[in-house]
Amino acid sequence: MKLQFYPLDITYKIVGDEALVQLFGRTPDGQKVCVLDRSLKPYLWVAKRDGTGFKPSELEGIKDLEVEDSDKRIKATSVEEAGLQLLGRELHCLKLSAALPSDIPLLREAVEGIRLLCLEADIPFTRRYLIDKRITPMTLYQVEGEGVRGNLKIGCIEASSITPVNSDTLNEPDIIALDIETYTPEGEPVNTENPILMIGLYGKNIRKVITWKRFKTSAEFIEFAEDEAAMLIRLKELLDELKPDILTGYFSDGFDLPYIRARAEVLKLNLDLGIDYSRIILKKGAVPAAKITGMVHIDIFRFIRRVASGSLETQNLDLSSVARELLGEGKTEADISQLRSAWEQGEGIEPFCEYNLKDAELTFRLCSMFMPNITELVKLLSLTPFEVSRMSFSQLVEWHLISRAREFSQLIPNRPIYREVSSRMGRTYEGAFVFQPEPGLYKDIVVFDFRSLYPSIISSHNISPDTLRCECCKDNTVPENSSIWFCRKKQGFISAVIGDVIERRIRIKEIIRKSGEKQPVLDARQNALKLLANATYGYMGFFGARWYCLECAESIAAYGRHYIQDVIAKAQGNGFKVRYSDTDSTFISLEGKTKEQAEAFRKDVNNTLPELMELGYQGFYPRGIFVPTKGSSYGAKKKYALLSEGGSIVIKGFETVRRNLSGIAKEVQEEVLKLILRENDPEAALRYVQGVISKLRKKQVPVESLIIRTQLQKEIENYDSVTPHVAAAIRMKGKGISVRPGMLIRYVVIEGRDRIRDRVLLPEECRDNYDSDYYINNQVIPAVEKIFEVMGYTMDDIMGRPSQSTLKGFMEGFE
DNA sequence: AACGGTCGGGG
DNA sequence: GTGTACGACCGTT
Repeated sequence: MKLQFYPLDITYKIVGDEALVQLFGRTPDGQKVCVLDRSLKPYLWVAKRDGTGFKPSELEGIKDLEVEDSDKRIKATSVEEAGLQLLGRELHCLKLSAALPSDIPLLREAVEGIRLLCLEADIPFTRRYLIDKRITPMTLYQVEGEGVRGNLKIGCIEASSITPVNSDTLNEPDIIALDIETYTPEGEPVNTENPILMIGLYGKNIRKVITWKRFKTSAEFIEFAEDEAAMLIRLKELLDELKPDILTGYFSDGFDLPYIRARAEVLKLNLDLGIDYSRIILKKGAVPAAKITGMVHIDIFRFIRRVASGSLETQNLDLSSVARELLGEGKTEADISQLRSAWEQGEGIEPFCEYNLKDAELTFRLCSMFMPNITELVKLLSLTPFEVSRMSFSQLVEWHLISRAREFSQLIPNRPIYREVSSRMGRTYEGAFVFQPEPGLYKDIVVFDFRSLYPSIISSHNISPDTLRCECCKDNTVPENSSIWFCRKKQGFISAVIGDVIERRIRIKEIIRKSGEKQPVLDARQNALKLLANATYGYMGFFGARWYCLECAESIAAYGRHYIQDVIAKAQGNGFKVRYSDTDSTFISLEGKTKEQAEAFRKDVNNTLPELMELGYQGFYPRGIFVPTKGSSYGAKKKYALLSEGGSIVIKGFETVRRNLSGIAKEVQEEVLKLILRENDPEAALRYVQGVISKLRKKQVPVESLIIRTQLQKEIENYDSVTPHVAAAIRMKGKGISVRPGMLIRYVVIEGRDRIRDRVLLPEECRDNYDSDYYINNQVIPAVEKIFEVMGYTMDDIMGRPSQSTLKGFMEGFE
């Protein structure tokens, strides 16, 4: 028989004396299928330490190598010769195949026991299968084979061939999000004792909350079960019936799925959610993960934290904060700590059902939002969405390299041993160049930046562990270091792969640009490529990397400094004034020259650069301000504000986003920057601040603007000193509000002569007895002091005190 | 400052 | 499962 399917997940099991791979997937019309394949045999590579070929006697010795394992003897089932490269060295290799994946670590031990190099013995079998067989999950394959009984919930076919159909991708997988609420006593819920009270499910075809305390309701999304056990059985029925491609949750690796599994055990339920009738599998190790065979479980929190958190504003990655930022919508207002008493009283449960469903909905929407990115990474790495969605940047880069290694005849280097990791951790090198700005207000600033600086350097200069210190190009040394050089003749592995990534990304961006409209799938694709390209530099300097190469990382940074400093020198030589520069960007003020002249300068620079490198135009800013650092007159690095041509203010490094600054301080800082940059009116800014100070004194500022937010890091009892936010937490507890670590504590400082901690009130307790002087001196003034210093104003000027110095003629010179 | 330990997310 | 994290932030010395 024949069929077409998109593989989604993979496992293997031992049948007789061989490994049987099970590929789980779905057909284009949504039927679930399992495809069996027994054609891949586990293997590893052996080489002599000097890389030379094996003599006949040595070959015999390896063929006869046997390992005793409890009751059986293990030996290689076949031996083949091949020539491969390891980090630039040619090695004559032997491929030793074995019957079972678990034989491989044993063979490795034996091989290393006779002092031979052993490679690729630590590649998990299912990953090896996907990469070696070139089976890319989520893309379409044609299978030919025989229908067999597989003891599964779905049909099964033993494949004689699996061939790609085209590049058709499963772009809209069927996703269901799951969220549970538990009975939570003081502290944390304990899964052996506290029951699950409700389960929310949200997908295209399901919006449901199952719970087991009956109450009167007209809400159609609520379904009642007899008890907790019946609720879990109902969950299984629904998942069996709906068979989603993807099951998602928020921190479901660490909470929801382990909890469901534990409850099923306590209740002695056979909760066989897996397509092979297996239960939820908890993967042990440093990072626990929960797997349901045949159903792709994605803990979207983990993907967001590892891959997207860097580009998020919010520091907190709880569902509410992330959803608010990405979806513009927070959780349903409900104090979940009150669920327990509502449950006990059997009253007021419905709002918690709504809350539960909302959480599932937000999780569903987040997963849907990131699915294109996950899919693109799946296609680039040729691994399953389950695995890709749980990988850190360094793992993504590494598995991308692994998936392309054989194409370049490269052996995969072994993971570093502990001793090696320790020694790597101690090695540092010089990073990027940051130009110390002169504090001041400047006009007509043009910002240029290198497009993908580090990736383009890696590609242009052929920086790769296998091109380092070749015999042929000793003169091709890197900037500032005559002991490091890279080959000009032989293409390096990593530099080739990254060059490919850059070129593919350029092509995709070109297609998007030409289409003139939004292309979400192509955009996810170029984003995935950008992520891999940008993470490669960090990967080579990362102590745990297989392709670790500190000289590479060091050289990339050195070339980066070289190129940016070259731009700075040329700009100065051309009569521009360089105001600031950081890593890959340069801020120059026109100094009477025109934008066209700046553009001509940029073109000149580009004519001198290697092909893939490009100095881009980032923007023009009519005004910009650089402030001094605390306690010195030097300009602060990475802290400035710019006025864009459109009139918006771009703020970098200022406190406006810090949450432990009150709203009034943030507001004042932003407004002052606006008045100075947009209105070009520092005196108005001064008057504005003086007005706010006066309002604070007259208690005309609403309490809402005075709230200071600090996160409670641990249990109250565990703090040795009572800081203001701890004092506030104690007050909350005293009022019966449950307080737990991680909560954002909100408080206001009131008048008095005591220590601050004794003058803390909760926002709702405070009317107008707040401490004006505290807010003036500790919040508002520090937020704007440095900005005014640039304008030539002193503290006295801000406070409206008779002053020794006035405006220093700064503005006259500026205009 | 250097070091070592814990935490994150969930309820 | 042919393997497994990691960086930020805390408190202590």
